[in-house]
Amino acid sequence: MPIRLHNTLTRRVEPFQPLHPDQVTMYLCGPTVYNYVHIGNARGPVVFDVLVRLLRRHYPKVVFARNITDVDDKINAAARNAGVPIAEITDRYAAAYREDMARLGVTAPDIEPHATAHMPQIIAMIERLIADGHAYAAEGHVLFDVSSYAEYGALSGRSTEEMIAGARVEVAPYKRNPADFVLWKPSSDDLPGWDSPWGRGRPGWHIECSAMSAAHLGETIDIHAGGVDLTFPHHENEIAQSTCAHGGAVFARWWLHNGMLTFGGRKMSKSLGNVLELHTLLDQHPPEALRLLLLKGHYRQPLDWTDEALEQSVRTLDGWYGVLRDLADVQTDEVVQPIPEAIEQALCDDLNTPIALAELSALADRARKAEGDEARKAAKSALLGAGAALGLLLQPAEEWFRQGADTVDAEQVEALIAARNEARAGKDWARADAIRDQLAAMGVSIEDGADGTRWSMAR
RNA sequence: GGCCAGGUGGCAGAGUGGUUAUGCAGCGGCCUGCAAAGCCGUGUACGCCGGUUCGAUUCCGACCCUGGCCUCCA
Repeated sequence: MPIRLHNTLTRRVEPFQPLHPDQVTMYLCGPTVYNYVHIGNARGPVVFDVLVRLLRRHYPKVVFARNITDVDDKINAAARNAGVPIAEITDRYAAAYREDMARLGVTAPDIEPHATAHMPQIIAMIERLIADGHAYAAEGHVLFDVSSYAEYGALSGRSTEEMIAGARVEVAPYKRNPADFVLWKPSSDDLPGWDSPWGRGRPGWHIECSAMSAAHLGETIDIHAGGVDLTFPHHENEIAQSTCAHGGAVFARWWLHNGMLTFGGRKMSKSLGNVLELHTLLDQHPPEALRLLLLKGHYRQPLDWTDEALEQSVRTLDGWYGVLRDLADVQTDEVVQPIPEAIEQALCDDLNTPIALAELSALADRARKAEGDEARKAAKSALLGAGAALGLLLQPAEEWFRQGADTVDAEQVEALIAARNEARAGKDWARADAIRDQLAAMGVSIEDGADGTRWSMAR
């Protein structure tokens, strides 16, 4: 089944073909590690994690890189404010990022390049740009000369003229053209810096992705992904730099952009102050519900984050895990379940996760109603396979229902349930209900079934 | 102002020129000591105004509204 993906370069959904038939190279813009990330920052990593899982099923080799930006003025400011060395800030938040992503079920990238580990490549790329007349040094800075690249603006769909006309950028006196952007800038002694032909300094933001992408994935990669807010100027600048530094070779063949997560109707962003930190949400809610919510909308559409939507996601998972709990006695064969056709088809269609989730619901329905060993086994396998494609339903059902159960004494709960069932046997309904209330006060909810009473943590 | 998305039932959110997803919530019933879960049933929604069409939520045009980018940003 061919994979079709929307390419920002053409603004259309196109059949995906990697440059080399057996290998896919993909780069995702990662975080600048100066603080905890918010849930909006997790949308790209989650949806593109689903894409990477899909690609791995279709191609023998997928090389997926997600960088860490560990040189940046915000990092410098954070270190100064905290009175600690820069590396302490970057190490701390890079580690927090990895942990947060893991908790969201995002598989680790094959390569996680750090900007500070690629200074020779960055400097070499800048030198080449200067040598070929695409960049110029001025007052300790090196700037990319936008006028040297005719295609500038092609990705974001804007002309150089209109960018200059509408430029709100502060036009530095050393710029030849207002749209020119910084490749290298000087560092004072108190700032991190590297020796270069232009003096001690540090790279501009855009050049690192170009250099790291080329270093690890080659001059031409298949997919470059990121948030739609990076389209301009970040990705536009990356294209200009990379193309010019590589003699005109295509930089990225597919550009994928995820829509913004909004909160209160506005883009969630630190500058607006309407952020929900990911690590806080992960502590307060089931991580899987966060992941599900991020996949409920199509990745290119905006998605509004609300408490209600989160609550709905929890309930949806309650339903699915409820089915799996009822099928706990069924052993499935494979460790990795095959992916049901309908799910694969939905994901191949430009990563249509809402359709995939609708199919998953249908599979859950079928699994709930399946009768007979073979049918139950097949249905469970299909449901788990569907979940795996989306990075969902990967924990034991009991675990899902017992989240937060470390606050209660399981033995005590069992004892109370036994006492209640004794009361029920004696038709002492008052006592039975009193015990149920007691359990409820502990945060435990119970269900009487044909096979006895089972409990879970109340929502 | 320029460029780009989008406005779908109570909420979330797909999709389609005609048979109208899915989830959550709600309502009625069954089951249950009562609950819960489950089961059965239940909702003709597509911003506004024109146009094209036998027929438009889906195509075209105008309008209104919302959001994103144009500066750091996933």
